[in-house]
Amino acid sequence: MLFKEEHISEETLSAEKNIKEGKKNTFFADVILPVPVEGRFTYRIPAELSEKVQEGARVVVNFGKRRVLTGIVMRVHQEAPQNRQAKYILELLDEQPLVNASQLRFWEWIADYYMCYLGEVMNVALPSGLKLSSLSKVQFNPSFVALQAQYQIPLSAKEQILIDNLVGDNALTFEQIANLLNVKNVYPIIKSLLFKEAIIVFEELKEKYKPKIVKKIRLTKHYLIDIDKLTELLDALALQKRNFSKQQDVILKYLAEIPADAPIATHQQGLPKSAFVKVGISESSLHALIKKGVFEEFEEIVSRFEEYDTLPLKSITLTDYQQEIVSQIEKSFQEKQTVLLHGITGSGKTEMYIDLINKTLDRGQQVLFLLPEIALTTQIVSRLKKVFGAKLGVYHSRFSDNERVEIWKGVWENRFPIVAGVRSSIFLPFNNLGLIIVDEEHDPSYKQYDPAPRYNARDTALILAHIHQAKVLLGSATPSLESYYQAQQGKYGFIKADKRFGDAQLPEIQLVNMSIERKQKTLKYNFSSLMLQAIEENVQKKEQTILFQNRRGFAPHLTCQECSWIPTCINCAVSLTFHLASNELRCHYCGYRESPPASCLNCGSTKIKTVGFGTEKIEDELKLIYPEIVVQRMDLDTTRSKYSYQTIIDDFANQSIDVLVGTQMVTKGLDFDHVSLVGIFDIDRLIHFPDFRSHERTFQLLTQVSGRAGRKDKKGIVLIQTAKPQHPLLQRVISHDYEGFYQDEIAEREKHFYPPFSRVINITVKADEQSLSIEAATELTQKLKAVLGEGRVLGPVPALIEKIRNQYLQNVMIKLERDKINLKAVKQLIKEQTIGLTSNRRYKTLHIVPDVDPM
DNA sequence: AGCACGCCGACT
DNA sequence: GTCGGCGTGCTC
Repeated sequence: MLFKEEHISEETLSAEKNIKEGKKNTFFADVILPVPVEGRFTYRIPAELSEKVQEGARVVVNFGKRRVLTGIVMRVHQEAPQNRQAKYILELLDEQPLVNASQLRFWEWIADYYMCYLGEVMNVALPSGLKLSSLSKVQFNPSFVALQAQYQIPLSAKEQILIDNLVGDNALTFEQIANLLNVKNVYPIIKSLLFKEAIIVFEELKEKYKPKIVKKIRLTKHYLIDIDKLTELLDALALQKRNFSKQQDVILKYLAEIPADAPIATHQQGLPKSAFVKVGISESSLHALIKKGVFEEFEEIVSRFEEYDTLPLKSITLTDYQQEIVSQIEKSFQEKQTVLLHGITGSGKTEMYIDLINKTLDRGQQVLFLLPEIALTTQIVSRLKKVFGAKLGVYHSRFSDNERVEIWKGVWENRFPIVAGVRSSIFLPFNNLGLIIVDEEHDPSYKQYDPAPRYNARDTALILAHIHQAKVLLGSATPSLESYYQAQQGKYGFIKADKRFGDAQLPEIQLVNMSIERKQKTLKYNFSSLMLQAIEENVQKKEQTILFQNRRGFAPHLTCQECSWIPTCINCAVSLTFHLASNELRCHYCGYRESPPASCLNCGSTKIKTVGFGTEKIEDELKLIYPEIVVQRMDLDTTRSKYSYQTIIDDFANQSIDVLVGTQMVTKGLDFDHVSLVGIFDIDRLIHFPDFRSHERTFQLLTQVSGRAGRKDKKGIVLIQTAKPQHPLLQRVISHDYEGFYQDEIAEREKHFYPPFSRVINITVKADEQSLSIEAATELTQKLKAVLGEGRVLGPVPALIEKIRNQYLQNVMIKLERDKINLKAVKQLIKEQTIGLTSNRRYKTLHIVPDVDPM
């Protein structure tokens, strides 16, 4: 059992009543299981558990013949399922619910809105440490020896090998057996041996979560009541020569940590064994004293997050301006559930958030602070830590399962009234949320793309807040078109903070005309002369530079100069990216790798060159041009290990790096005091990306990166290399004109009936063969047009990457009016049509994946 | 999604 | 003849 909170549901009460009245009732539980199957599954509650099973508790059940799964009880009732026998619940894992009633409502809403199964929601919502893993294991059947002697049952060679390996209580998992026998499918062998009664199959359940345990030692009672005895012992040890000096060391170390005159309570807390081992004392000398009855060993469950608890807390002071903004937000909250804060970079949004968080906590309510994935490892969290200390729980994908379970527990017990987390932290067991902050609300990482549920944490936060009657603050320097539109329509409150903290100036953004530089041949590799000059001057001034190129690797393609052949991925319809450091070609979609070819595989020519450039090439070229400059790259490839990201950031912050070259990673949540130049490459590709949001993305990205330049008194400079400096979007960027950009873009969206004017549902048809995917998608489109109306259905079109992991993808887009449309009914129609399609024999095997509000 | 069952080809 | 391929159907 994980949690102690008292919770008695009505069902439990009525069960107790029934028992008192001597009624015999059979109870059933509707259980959510982590499987992509429609509906809930009804299990019978064994009599001995009938009082204990509560809604929201985890149970272990059999599902199908083999499988053992962890499920969540949704409802307890007495309605026996009609046309089938309910299986029994095997085990109850929580005496108190793990998931509360508002969470279950929330899960149902998500499954409904995003067109997925409840089990899929359960899968993302629960940290996997809370799910049991079931392992089928195989054991030798001892009575087989007698059977074998009597009937001489024949065994195949493989069966014999397996039996030989099982003797002597050696249970094996199915996977181990597969490896041992070198077969893919172990079931036939298992089945045959089961039939011959040679083996027994059993399920081993494992609770994955393990509390962190520290082994400690403390004085035994004998010494505790009279600590002077310890000094006596020390003297006695001193008299005896031989090896007792080691034991003296132990006692001395103990007294150094906990002086003899320390309070008894301190002595009782003891010392971790590791404290002794650290100073070179061996375990054996410790054990000698344990044997003597001086110390005793004990274990203590500790938090994995203890380290922060001891830091002194800081408080913050708002400037008058920030104070003013905060009161505007509060005033707006009186009328609106949701408020959009358009705060330019450097306006001190974090301080304002902190103030609002404090006020919510003072009211005894919880706060959820959502951040995009990468921003979470950065300064903003350490600032929050300094203010909120042990009250702050951080929920991040780099955390281990065990750590996530501890956050979950902490939220449940309200030890963490404030949580800063990534999108999946909306699933933590809050019971009294007062405020949700969605920072950088425009960030696409709030949307989960794969697997289902394809939810958007920003949008679902509004639902979560509604359930808790809480407020939502959306914050961004570059709000999404959707949110800004809602604010304009008066659906959201709207506050603008356009003064930078300490009156710091906005950076000066300049466009570098690459067409001209190319004509005049003033380019050096991918660097314009202006860019190089700026970098050089900046380094001389001992200032730092960030270079942004939104593409990792060295070059996005290789190509043969003779025949234009391009190496492509064997599983996906993309070219392979060349990585110099590892000297290999890699697919960024499926992870496939191969060595770069020495010669063209098409014509045999050895004239192979790279096309395009990524962060690795920028880094490489810059080092060639200026060998004395310290350049560091920050992208997915250099930040794979747990701490590498932090290391790079620390190195940059303490100025041991001059130039940081990176992808999106350098644009988010980073604040450095000495960056006065930002250089941006290859932006034209982004502007012309075939997606209706490409302009919005580009504007947001450029504004975000630019915000990294200049602090306080220093005005920063941003250089953007482009072949089209006259592009209206870039003009809006250089004049820091979000309003203007919004007006341009919203007009486009209205003209083409894109969100926020319409609602989009994208349907991807996946098949193993191209022709099949096209055929099925075409048929689906026709069916949908018939029920939804011609104009609302577009496509099918091949996905941007037509083949990924050997699956061919076709997209059908559905555009719906915002009002006067029954969304539920539309989704029902879509479901019916997809079911109708897959009932056709030809299309049985293909996958049809709906994505509501795609990004 | 798993996993079982069942019906086909290519091997000891 | 059997092993093991994957198409089909079901899971309370």
